[in-house]
Amino acid sequence: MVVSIMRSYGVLMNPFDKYETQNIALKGDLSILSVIHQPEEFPHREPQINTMVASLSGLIRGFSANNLLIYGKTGTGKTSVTKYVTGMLEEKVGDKVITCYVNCQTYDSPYSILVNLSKCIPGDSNIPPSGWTLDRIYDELVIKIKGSGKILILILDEIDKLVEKNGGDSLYVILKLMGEDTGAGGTIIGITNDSSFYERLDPRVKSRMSRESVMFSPYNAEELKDILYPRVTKVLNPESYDEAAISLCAAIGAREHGDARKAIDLMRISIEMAIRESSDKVSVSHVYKARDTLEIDVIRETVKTQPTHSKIVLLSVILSGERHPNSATTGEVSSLYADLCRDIGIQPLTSRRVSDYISELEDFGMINTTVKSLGRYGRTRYIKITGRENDIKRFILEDTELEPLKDIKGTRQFRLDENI
DNA sequence: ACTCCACAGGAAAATTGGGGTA
DNA sequence: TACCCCAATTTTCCTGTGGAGT
Repeated sequence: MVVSIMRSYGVLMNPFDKYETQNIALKGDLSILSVIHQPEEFPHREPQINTMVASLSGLIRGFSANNLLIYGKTGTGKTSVTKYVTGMLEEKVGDKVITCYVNCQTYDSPYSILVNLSKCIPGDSNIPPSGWTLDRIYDELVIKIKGSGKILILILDEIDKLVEKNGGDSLYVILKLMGEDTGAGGTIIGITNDSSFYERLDPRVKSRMSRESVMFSPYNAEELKDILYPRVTKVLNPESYDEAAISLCAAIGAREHGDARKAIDLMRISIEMAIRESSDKVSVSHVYKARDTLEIDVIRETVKTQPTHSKIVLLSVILSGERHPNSATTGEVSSLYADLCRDIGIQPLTSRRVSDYISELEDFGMINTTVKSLGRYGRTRYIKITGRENDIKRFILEDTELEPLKDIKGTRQFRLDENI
């Protein structure tokens, strides 16, 4: 790089010059390339938008609309498009419509959803975060909704989480509230990435949830490029990026089940990377580096948000793996976990719970497990960390509660050994 | 063919903790 | 303050199971 500058100017330069001359000039705010950014256009999503608009069109004439189910993998634009469509509807009909967006991963009990719903409706909202009976909140809400005289649209993002949790009871309560028989009325837009969601519903819930659905198919690499280009050109001048970098972001996003979010994040981090390195343009190598940091960020976030016990279980998996590569079993992890808990003076959970934590960690993609039968020696899960164990360990030990464990090694003698 | 290990994982009971009411 | 209600979490109890050893 420096060599090329020397060539072009024909002089030896001050080493600081490169920081002065080569920064990529940002045309626009980099947040255009972030998840928070709500775009005004949705390439390759016209059919979905049209279906949704048609489905909700009754509302502009004052009729109620059917409930709507939206399917699609992460990063296929479900949430953005839904917010866009409801936003447009609000623009059209003014404050006759209230939209309430609830992410069911965060708010997964009927209680918390109802509380959120209540907050969306204008008027006093003095429902405490817990304590009231569901019936009481329910009645209060019905009165509130009726009183407001508005049409309610409830967007339930990751609606499948409601069903997993308690067999659809939460969903039933909400459907009942939004149903016409209470007089409250309203439309529910459910968003899910689980294509079998509808099939798994309880019959009484099924009957209330109409079958009207919109599919968001994964983006392919070409489509992702069409999504990236308008955003990138708002941020960068043409001379500040390699076309190949965009193609690579699109390709990686496409490989990750057509994930636009991933592609966009990747592009943003690549740009940040290039700026930090004071390169003159964003290139493929920045994208590769960005992919790496992105991966680590995801891991850090996942680890950080785990409850303490889950972190200790994860640490036990890593330490077991260090002792016996490829052969950490549930039993081994459990007793190691119990030891670690005692080391730092907290009451260990039962192995049944640890077993559940192991399953949860697998869902998070932190570990892989395979059930194996060893005949006479029982049946157990073999547990393996999916990779980057050193990073994971580091993130686990960032928890101040677990600091006393920072020097622990897999080779340490554990009480487990005494029983063998 | 039968036993029996070391769990998996479902169901139900028990505990915990926020909040209300008398 | 004592006690009740409720939801969420955890424990307890349980049945099921693939295959090495006998």
